[in-house]
Amino acid sequence: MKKSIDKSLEIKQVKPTAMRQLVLDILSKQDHAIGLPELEMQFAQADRTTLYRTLKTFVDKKVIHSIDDGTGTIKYAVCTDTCHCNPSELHVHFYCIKCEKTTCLTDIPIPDIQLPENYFAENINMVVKGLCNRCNKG
Amino acid sequence: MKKSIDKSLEIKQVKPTAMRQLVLDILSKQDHAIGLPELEMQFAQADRTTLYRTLKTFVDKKVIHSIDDGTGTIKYAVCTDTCHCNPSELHVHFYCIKCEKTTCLTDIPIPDIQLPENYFAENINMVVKGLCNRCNKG
DNA sequence: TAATTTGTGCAACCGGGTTGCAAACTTATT
DNA sequence: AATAAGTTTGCAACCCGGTTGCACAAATTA
Ligand SMILES: [Mn+2]
Ligand SMILES: [Mn+2]
Ligand SMILES: [Zn+2]
Ligand SMILES: [Zn+2]
Repeated sequence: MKKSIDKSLEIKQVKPTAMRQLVLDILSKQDHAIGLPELEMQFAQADRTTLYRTLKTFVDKKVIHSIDDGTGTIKYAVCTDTCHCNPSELHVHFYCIKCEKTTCLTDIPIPDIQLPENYFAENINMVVKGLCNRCNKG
Repeated sequence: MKKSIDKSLEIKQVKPTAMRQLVLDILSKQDHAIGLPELEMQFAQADRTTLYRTLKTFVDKKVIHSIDDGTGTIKYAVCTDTCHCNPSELHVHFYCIKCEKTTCLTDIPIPDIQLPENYFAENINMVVKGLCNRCNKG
């Protein structure tokens, strides 16, 4: 039986190299979105460029999606197997100013916006900044 | 009669130095949001740090608001005299992938989001990426 | 096998943002 | 007016995430 990691890569048509399996495995185990520097730290020694290009390939092939949370470091989180990253599929993201974690609010779709005449939307980024449920106590 | 620039600064309690008047004047005349590098270019010669700190002061005192449009360069646009940058006052921003201009959709408020239990929203950034009305022809 | 394509590793670079520090300027105190 | 304290500005240097060029390795194709 094939691992789910490999299945994901197969579905999205990405060749399952050792590096890619490793990176996707790490990303899959996260409870929050992580950036390149944080990913780098999860390896004893790894080349930034390779990780960078792995992430880029993953984004291109929609294995993962990128999140600009306003911290200056782009975060990444795995997509569902069926995701095509269309505007209608996108969800809201949350950045906690206390624990500094960025999370996918996968259950909260980005609301429809009525743009002015002749505007065309290709992509939408919506990030709510504040306190997450764990940090908003007391 | 006092210039409107000075009046704005007075309202937001920022001392109207020559530099600040100059910067706010430039920002006021823009039809789109600009970043530090673009602001820098509008001066024959100007120190990046001073402009940087001027922008920072303006953001702190809510003379202007910052926009993370995902390009890697933070953009800035003037606030209204009455703006306090509360989540309820925020509007949607638009980044055109063709003309590469970031604009305030001041008439489009950011829609209310029903966050999960115990989450607290302090700020919201919503950027639509696509083609603006001028570029979306033909 | 040989030729071609794809992936990886290293080094160097880019650019926006940021900090430390000293000089210039402004405001308050004597 | 003279002095002291606070604020603003300018220069230089730095930080760091991201990105590119290039050579080598690995996999794929002919
Ligand atoms: Mn997400
Ligand atoms: Mn705006
Ligand atoms: Zn938190
Ligand atoms: Zn445009």
